[in-house]
Amino acid sequence: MGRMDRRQAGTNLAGLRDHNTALVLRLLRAAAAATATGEGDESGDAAGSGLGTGSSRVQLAAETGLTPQAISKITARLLDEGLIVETGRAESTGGKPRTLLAVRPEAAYTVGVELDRRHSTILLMDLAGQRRRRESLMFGLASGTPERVAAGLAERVQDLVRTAPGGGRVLGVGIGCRGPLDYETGVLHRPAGLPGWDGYPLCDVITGLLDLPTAASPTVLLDKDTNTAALAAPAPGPGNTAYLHLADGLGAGLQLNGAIYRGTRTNAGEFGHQVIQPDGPVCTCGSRGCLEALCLAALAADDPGTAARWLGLGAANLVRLLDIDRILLGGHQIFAAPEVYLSAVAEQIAEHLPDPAWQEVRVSLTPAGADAVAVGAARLALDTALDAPVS
Amino acid sequence: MGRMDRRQAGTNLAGLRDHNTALVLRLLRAAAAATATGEGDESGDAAGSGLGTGSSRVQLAAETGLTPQAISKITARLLDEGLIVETGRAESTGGKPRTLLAVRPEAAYTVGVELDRRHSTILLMDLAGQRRRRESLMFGLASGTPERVAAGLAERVQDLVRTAPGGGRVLGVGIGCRGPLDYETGVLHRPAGLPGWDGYPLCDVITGLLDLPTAASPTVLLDKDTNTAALAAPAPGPGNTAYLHLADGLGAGLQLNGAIYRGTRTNAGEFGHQVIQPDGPVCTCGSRGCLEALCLAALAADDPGTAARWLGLGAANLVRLLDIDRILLGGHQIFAAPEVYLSAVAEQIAEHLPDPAWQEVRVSLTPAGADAVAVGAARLALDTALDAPVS
DNA sequence: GTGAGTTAAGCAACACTGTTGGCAAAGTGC
DNA sequence: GCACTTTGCCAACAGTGTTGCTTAACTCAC
Repeated sequence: MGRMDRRQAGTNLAGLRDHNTALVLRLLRAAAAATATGEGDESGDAAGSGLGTGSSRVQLAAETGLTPQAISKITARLLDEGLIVETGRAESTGGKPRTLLAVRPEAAYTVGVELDRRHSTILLMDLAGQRRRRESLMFGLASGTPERVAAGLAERVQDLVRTAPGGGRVLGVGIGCRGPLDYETGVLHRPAGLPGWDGYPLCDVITGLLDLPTAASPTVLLDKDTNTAALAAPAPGPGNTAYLHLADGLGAGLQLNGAIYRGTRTNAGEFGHQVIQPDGPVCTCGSRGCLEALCLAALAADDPGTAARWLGLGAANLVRLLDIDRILLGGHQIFAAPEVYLSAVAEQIAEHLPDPAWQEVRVSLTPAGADAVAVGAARLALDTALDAPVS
Repeated sequence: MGRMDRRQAGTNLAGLRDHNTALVLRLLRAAAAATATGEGDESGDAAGSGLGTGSSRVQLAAETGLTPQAISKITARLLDEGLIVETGRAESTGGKPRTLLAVRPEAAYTVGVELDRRHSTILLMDLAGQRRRRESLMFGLASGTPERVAAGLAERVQDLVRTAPGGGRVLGVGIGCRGPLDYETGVLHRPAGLPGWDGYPLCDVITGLLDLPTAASPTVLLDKDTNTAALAAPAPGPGNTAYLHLADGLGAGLQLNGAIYRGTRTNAGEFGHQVIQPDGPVCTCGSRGCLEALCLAALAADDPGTAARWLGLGAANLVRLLDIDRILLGGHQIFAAPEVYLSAVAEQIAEHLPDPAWQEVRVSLTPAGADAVAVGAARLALDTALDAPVS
């Protein structure tokens, strides 16, 4: 979509081209991600004569609704820029065999960052969406002044970028962090309740500190950790996903109609602060009986079963309100006892929906595991940078 | 946006033109709606020499980002088709005065229907979004077999269309109805728990029964009553709105990022069935302590104050989860004691948000009053029909 | 009054998009 | 070996918004 639907904007020929180009690239990236995770799409029958895997031009034409000739022009541009390559041929279907196209993973990279209190994660992702390198950083939001933390982070990003194989461009950096913060401006408010960060323009600062060899200024994006984590699992088609994160707190990332839903002030997803027992225990936020308070109280009493049931009840409320069809679980409390949470959430949903068979909900752990926030942050940067053309 | 972002579709020149044309028309329609409600936009200084109100070409160019010349071409097409007219001139700003353009209200109409149990409402809306005619129908979902109800409804639509002044085209019909139902296919499931309607393809049937004089087949749309009601109040700019409806039940219509959010199975908005007191009274849905059950119990005990506080608590949960900035209230229980609900909702939100000053939420009654469902249904049809070109 | 300056809107030529029609390449199948 | 199918590109084309220039219409200073 790109600039196509930003506000109420008219479009011209350049926008039209960018839209279609981004669309083709997105399809090829999705295919690469699918084959990497071993899912394999309809073109999986290509394992015959050709060596590579990928999508053919005709297939792209069918998927986009564009004419084969338009696809040829678009892919010719992408081949010229080096973003995609011809990887082989598919088996013939009665005529000339299809030439397979695939993304060239080394053509572009993004960096994903999970910026937590005292411990952060940073990783490099290639154009195909694969992790290339990963590091743990022993500092975070609470390790020093914003200036020092930002400088340290920029340095590590710089170092990581230098290791990128193939000399590909670095398109951007995504940073997942606790809220509240402002996604539009890249300004933090009081992440994790730390007042020292209030108003700190992290994105602008990082952009200024980065000195990348690759021409155009990279996209630096800041988003809530739960939002980036929701992006870590590529959506298998249309639908609506909620990522529920239970760690020191309880939050959610909502992927509605294919896009992260952030609300008016990037503050959507405060799933843990829905009051669910008006006379319940006092929460850190001041209210009584927040879902988060109930879960944490149960965990403090070493009773993950009860915490899981509360989480499940909250999930059921969420499904009824938003008609979600896919729930992902993450956060270290979840990973400590995955089965407990998975079954409790599924049970509660089945119990509270009037027609669970009709309104099916898949519940699973986030496939990205403990790195979900950083992986999703890298993917956010990748998606954002590629919706606009790569110049 | 139109077909621009429908699924993963590529676009061509025709799509580009339609996109921009629809955009211009939308801006002119919004201006008409704003002046009609007495708000008046920036071009309100046009009351001087010229007689009419509207937007100028240069203003449209600025708002769309298109060049003035492109706007001239687009408006020339719209003038040709009769959808817009030149209404006068604005005061000069130092040079040639701007020519004002406005939608021609009689150029097109839609019909909006609220289909309830035993009583329905039907109205005619013009291109400017104004109600032209309104009727109460003394039948509804529970009045007979689906076939008879559909036939009766089609007949009334037909009658109403004949009264449309100016010979404008009828672009479509919108029907607001209780869920569950399927917006995509226009099929009802069990509205208001009536099993006889399960699987009835209301949209297709109405489309077949209608014999409109105006060429192309009209759009017939079916949506949840709470969704159409949420559309009844035109959004004043970007933001996220929740319409809360308290009548025989409690539901919500969510307008997120400018569009109705329906969820995977058109079942989003079951706001009343969030469990908020796990040991509370049994709800009609089978769960205990649903918000709806709590509200209805309070109302049964003739205690609207308590019902309002429950509603407010639910609203606060909603704001925290979705970062809503505008809440509209409607439904006959609300209209019975508006002040009670308005103040209680505002209070509860202020009490449960950590920073109510930063996260401002406007709470008001739906301006469309008791006709909100039908008005929004007509607007849904209008918006849908005009996103695609009017041929 | 009168001429200079400013703003709005249209005409014509233009660059560029995806589309269409035709054709060469590269397979299958009888 | 030949007919057929399918892929993919070249060239011409229709039609979009853009650009450069001209005309219309009004304000303002003198």
